[in-house]
Amino acid sequence: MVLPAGLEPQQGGRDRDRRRRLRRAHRRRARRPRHQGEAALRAHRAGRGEEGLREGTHPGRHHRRAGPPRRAERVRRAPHRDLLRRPRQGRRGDLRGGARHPRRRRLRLDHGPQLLPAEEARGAEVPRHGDEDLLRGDAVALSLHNTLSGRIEPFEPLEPGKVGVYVCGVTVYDRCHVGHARVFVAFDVLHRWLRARGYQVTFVRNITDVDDRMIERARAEGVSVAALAERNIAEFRRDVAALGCLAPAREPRATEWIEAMIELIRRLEDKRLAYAVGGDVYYAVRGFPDYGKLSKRRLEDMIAGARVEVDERKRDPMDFALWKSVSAASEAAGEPAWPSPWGRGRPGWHIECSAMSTALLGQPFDLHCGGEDLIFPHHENEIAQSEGAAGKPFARGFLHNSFVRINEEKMSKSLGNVFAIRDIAERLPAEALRLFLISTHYRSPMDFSLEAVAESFRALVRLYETLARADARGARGPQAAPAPLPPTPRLEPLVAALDDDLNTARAVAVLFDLVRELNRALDAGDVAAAAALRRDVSAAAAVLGVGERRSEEFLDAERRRALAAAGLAAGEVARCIAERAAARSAKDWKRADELRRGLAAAGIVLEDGAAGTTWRPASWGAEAPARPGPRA
RNA sequence: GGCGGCGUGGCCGAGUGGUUCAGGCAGAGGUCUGCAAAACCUCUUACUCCGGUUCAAUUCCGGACGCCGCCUCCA
Repeated sequence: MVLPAGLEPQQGGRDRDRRRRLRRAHRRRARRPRHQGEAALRAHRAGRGEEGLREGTHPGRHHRRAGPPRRAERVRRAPHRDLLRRPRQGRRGDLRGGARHPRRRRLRLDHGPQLLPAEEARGAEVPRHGDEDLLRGDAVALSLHNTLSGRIEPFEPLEPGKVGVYVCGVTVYDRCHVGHARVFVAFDVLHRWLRARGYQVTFVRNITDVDDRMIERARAEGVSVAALAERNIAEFRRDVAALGCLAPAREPRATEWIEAMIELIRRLEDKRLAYAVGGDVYYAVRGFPDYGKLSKRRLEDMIAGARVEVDERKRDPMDFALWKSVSAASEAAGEPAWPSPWGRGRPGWHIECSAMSTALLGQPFDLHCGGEDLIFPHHENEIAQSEGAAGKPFARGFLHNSFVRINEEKMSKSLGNVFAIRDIAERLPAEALRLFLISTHYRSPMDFSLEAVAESFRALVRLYETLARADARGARGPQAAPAPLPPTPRLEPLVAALDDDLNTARAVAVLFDLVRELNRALDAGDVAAAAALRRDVSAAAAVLGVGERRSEEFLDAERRRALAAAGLAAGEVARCIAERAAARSAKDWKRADELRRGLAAAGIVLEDGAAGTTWRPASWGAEAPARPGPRA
């Protein structure tokens, strides 16, 4: 990375040296006797009266005391936290290193062949995030982890200022569960961030409305495949909307693109990459030398360890179906079928995404996204199909999110440990689920529990209460995030976090840093500062897709939920508050406290503010809702 | 067997070759308040283990142990 002259992070040379010397001195004093023998260690502990300390504790712990000043002392010396601090990672030179975590594995930006960040390469036509001051010294552009390379790479769209994104959506044979929610939310953050970054985004998320499972389920329920699809699509739409996901530009359904799929299969036949056996058509993986490049497997390894049933009619065990024949009898029994050059049948699963993504976004397009279980075989096969047919790359980058687990086990329908989004949303706002999902990086596995979502809910309440406070003081800000995001120094850490492979966990931390800052300004009565902070909080929250509802509306809804749970009417609470107000003005504290205690017993907490008394549920979401239990 | 990932404080979860510091939740003390609540301030200093590299390792390298995912429909 090349920095404009004069923009290198400045460090006073002499100052730095002094600090280094001090640090070394601290370090020496705090030196841990790492290689001391057991006897020496015991003697050391005995000398400090620490003989009875925990077994198996690393000796180093006990020597920390001699180390750098404890936090209390340090803070006294430097009481002001610096919100504008530049994340360490963004500093020049610090991009090196860190290969232990794959998330940190990145292209070295600070030397070697010059890799211009995409925006710099594009020049000024694309809105920058801010002036030189805002982003100086940082990795200027968005970087994303690409499964193809296995690395974090600077993102550069094929066409300046425009991005095409395709997300493998859902098969609508059942309601969506929390695992699906993670996909929706993870790539909705991508969608929002690309927009905030000033890109014109074409976001496509498909719906698979025909496949084996749908046929099975429809038969089991005694409904048509189409009816099953309609019902679950409606549910799906409710769920994604509740999760605060932006609407995609296109939402293609497999059944509406059969022609394109047939056309693609014909082209594969022409290239001898597909062969028909009876009414079925298979893809010949041996004909595609790059097969395995995404999942990084060799054909030989796969076959050696394969648990696949060998179909006699396949030329190679790894060949997969492009088109499946449907018999007249099955069709009569309700199995969907379309005419094709190979007879009546339906498309295989992988072909639909190849056909729809390239039809809507072109080939190649920018980003292809989905859950990590789609790496193989789904996305591998899509590559084989699209690249085999067109002889050019399929997609530039592949993004995959990690799983949601329950008790450290994958949440999946085959394991029967699935929580439907709707089950959660009936007990807590779906927005709390969203905050929960983005509080972990999208490529780390996360453990799901209702308690954890309830915890996120309390954090969400903190956000909304702060916004409500600000609004009440006339520091109201815009609800939606403007795109591109305005250049505000305070948002710089947020930009850095999201630019770093969508590090939402860090971004959430920045959001709550700002929340605290805003509360501080409100406490101090600094309306001007509060108004500015309110805007930043809104912008940060909106980029993450939380805090976008009107704060009072959100809090009212939760109050109503609490009242319903307690079996109280709003009028009763209001009457109590009025009676207590009278008692208070008469300085009848005994009566006032009595009334407060009465409401507290019902789970209602009163808050006496400057503008009168308000109430809130005693513990926003503190009681974890009853477990809905795994769905069968 | 092949490929990939993970192990951080009471819990969740970022991050890092030395620096003042993630953040949330929970708990404790304080400020404020008639009493509270909320908010703010402070505290509860952690990186699985064993080696190596280094002046310095939770961070880099090697190994061990434990856990998870994909290779079969799966987000």
